[in-house]
Amino acid sequence: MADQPMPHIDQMLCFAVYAAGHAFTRFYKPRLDALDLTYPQYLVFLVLWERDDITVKALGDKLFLDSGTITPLIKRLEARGLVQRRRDEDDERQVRIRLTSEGRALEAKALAIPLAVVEGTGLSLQGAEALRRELLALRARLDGVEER
Amino acid sequence: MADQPMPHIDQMLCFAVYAAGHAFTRFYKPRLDALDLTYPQYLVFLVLWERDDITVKALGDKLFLDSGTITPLIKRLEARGLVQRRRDEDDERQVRIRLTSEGRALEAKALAIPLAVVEGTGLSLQGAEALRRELLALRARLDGVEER
DNA sequence: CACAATTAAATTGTGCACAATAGAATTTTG
DNA sequence: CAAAATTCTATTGTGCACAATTTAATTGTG
Repeated sequence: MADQPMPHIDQMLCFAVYAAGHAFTRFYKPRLDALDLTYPQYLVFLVLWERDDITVKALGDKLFLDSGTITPLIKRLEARGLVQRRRDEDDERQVRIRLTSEGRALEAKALAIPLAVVEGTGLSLQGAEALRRELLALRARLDGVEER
Repeated sequence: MADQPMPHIDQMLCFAVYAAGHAFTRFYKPRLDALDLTYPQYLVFLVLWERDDITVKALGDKLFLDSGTITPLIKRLEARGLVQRRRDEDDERQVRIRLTSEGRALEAKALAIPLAVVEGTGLSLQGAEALRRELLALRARLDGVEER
C-alpha cells in the first residue's frame, strides 16, 4: 500500500502544465493591456478574426470552455462595442457572435503580439511544434477518458 | 507589415498549454471530489505534506502564486480544520501554515489519486519526464523575460 | 536611538472557470 | 400531429488568479 509514496509537486506533469499556463498569462498581460484585453478575451478574438459570426456553442467547442464562462465574457465585449450578439434566425436556441467594425479593427493592433512572443521567448511556431502537439494529444486523452 | 498574418489559435503553443491545463483540472475533479478538495487546494496539500510549517511567502514561491490567491484559499482550509495559521514568533510579518492532524490524515486518502492519473492517462512519471522538463523550462523563460 | 526603506500579508475589486439548474426551442418518436 | 427527449443559452453560486493598495513589522543608516 505504501509502495507508492505521494509524489513531490516538482515531479508532477500536471503542475508543470499549470505553472506554464499561469506564466503565459502573466507574459501576455503587458502586451494585452495595450489592447485592453484579457488573455481569454484575446483567445476569443483569435477565433472571431479567423471565423466571424460563430455560435456560443461553436466558440466553446473551439476553446474547450462552457457557456457559463463564455456568456459573461462576451457580454463585457458587447458592452464595449467590440462584438454583437443575436439569436440565429433559423434556430433561436443559438446565439451568434459577430465582430463590429471596432472589433475587426483590433486585429491590426494585435498583430504585434505574436511577434513580441516570438522575440521575447525565442519560441518560433515551428520550434515549439513538437511540444504543442504533445500537449494537444495530452488534452485529448484527458478529456477523452471521461467515459469509462 | 502584413508579412506576418495573425496565427490561428490551433497553431499556438500558449493555447495548447491553456487547454491542457483546463483538461487536467477537469480530469482531477471527480477524484478530488472524494476528498472535497479543489485542484489548487490539492497542490497546497502536496506542498504541505512534503514540507509542513511553511510561510505564505514560501508557499507562493513554490506554486508561483501570490498572497491574494493563497490567503483566501488557506482560510477556507482553516475553516474546515485542515490547517492552522499563525504568525511567526521571530518575524511577525510572516504567517506560517501548519497541517492539523486531520490535514495530515488526508494524505492517506489522497494516495489513490496519482495512481488513478497514471492508470487513466497512461502517463507514468518517467514517461512524461521530457514533456515536464520542457514545460518547466518554458515557464522559467516566460517569467524570466520580465526584466528587459 | 530615530527615521527611512524594505518586506510580508491582507484587503479590495475585476475577471475567468465550472457545476448545477432553469428555461426555451428544436427534433424525435409513436 | 402531440408528447417526450434533446439541444442550447443563460443564470446562480463557489472558488481561483492577479493588480493595486493598505497596514504592520523589520532592517538599514546616520
